[in-house]
Amino acid sequence: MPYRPEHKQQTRDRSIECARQLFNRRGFTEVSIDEIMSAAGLTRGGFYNHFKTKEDLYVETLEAFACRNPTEGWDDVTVDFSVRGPELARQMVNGYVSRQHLEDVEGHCPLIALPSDAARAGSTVRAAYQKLLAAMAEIFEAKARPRNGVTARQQGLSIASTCVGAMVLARTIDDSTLANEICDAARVFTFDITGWADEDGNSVDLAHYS
Amino acid sequence: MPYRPEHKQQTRDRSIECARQLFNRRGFTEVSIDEIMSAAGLTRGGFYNHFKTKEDLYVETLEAFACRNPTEGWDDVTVDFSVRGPELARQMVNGYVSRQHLEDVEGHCPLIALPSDAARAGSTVRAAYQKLLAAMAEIFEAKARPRNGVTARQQGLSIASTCVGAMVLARTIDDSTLANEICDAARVFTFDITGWADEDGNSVDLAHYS
DNA sequence: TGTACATCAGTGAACGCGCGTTCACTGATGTAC
DNA sequence: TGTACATCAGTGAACGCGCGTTCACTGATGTAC
Repeated sequence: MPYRPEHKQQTRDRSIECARQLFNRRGFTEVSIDEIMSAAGLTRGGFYNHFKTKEDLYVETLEAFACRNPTEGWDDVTVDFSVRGPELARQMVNGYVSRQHLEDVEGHCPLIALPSDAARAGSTVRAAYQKLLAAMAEIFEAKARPRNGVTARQQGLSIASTCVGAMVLARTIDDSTLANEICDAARVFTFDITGWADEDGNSVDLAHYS
Repeated sequence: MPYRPEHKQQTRDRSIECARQLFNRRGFTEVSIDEIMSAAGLTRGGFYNHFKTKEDLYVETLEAFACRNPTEGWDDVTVDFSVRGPELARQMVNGYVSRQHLEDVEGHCPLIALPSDAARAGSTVRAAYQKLLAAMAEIFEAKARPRNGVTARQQGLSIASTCVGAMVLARTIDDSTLANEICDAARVFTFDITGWADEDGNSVDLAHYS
């Protein structure tokens, strides 16, 4: 048994992480296997020791992301899953629709990083994408209160749509003033509807995001 | 002067329309110039009589779309721009976040069809993308009433985010039940907040979308 | 009305290039003795 | 402890392919006479 068993796993994990960052920045088709393996400190040929195809690697990057703390790296505030009440959902929105997340292109959530690529990829990719969305919507749903016939689930799904939509739009346009305005609007809008910001007696502190 | 002056223009318009549909369905990189020209009834070589590069053609498809009736083809209801009050905005949401729009992949609004491609394209593409978003948000803004410190503009931008986000998510996942649930939720959610559905005495008629 | 002609939209072979994938190999490693 | 060896992660040349783009050409068209 040459090499430690964990050696191959480490190489594999490193390739996945490099691929995720490169895909996020430049898109699935535009990044070559050469570039991914170089970034991981290897050469082209080794790729097929670890992955069946390029698309297989893409699925791995989605699944690797889904296993991380959902707001890790996007905000100074670390999401504390032990918090009860709407605080978790509030932190999620603040972290997700934040300037830090917007600027951290390599760290973007896959829901906003590659929606076109995912939509046209195979069913494995789309299944991983759906899993991630479901996890996000459930966090919101759990903290939403039904109102005027709009169920908690409908609110959870809609808030996920608002967050994803705001980030997709903000990342695409050049005008950073408008991009920030979109993010700010989405947070204020969401917090006003849900009342999440008021729960601890504070309103949304926009100073953090200006 | 061989050929009528409008002859070249017609060929050009036909190429743009074919390209738009193909890009929507399969993405910018994945569609070849060969395919576009074949779809338009021409051959490869003629492309450069009309467009400077492939990306130049993509800009044209965005601009061509922006000139159309924004909900044409997405709903049985044609948007009537002479309507006053929130009816225009309500029709926009109903048309945009509808099953017809979701299923009409080739007719998808570019904001949801190619967000990843647009984000990584040149500044001309992104400018056309922003123009389209601004037009959409302004329709919503004009019909929104400020509430609890959330300005009409913030509501306009957020509702655009919700509509775009819901469609981006719905089109990507395989599970059509969940996709429809996302669309339904986004409409109910938006109408509840804005009161647009109640303005004429009717609540949202979900029967049309089930 | 009929014909010769100039124009230029459209053709299709060819080019260069980079990609995903394959494969015979190399050499660093942990193990057996 | 030291050495020979089997393993397999990693190498890099090579392959086939399809793409965007170029270019010398062709032939359908409207016009001039």
